[in-house]
Amino acid sequence: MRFDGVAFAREVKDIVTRIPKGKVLSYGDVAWLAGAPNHARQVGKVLAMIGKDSETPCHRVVNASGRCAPHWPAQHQLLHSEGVRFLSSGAVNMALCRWHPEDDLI
DNA sequence: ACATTGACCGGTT
DNA sequence: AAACCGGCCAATG
Repeated sequence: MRFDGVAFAREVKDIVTRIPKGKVLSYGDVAWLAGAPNHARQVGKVLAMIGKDSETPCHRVVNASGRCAPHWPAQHQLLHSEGVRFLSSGAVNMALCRWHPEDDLI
């Protein structure tokens, strides 16, 4: 089955849009939720295409260690103003702020 | 068909 | 903490 970039991009957008304020997901998490494990890099590509000015809150996506996008330092401030907690290392406190979708059903 | 490039990930020095 | 490494995979030249 060939990779469908369009459907994938749609999934990614849907998922990212659902991330609650004050929570974050990693690229790998988004890929997994989109039904495409091991496609973290493609998630980054989609977000790059979307752009930070769109409806989609791309700033709620960081890498697995909680670091912000390399070329987008302002992401840190955006998240901080939403209440996301950071570690002294400057990375997001993933243990605290990682979004678990199933939590919203309870 | 082959090489390089990433908003990546996990593990090992 | 930081550098390094191998794995990953669509996109691009």
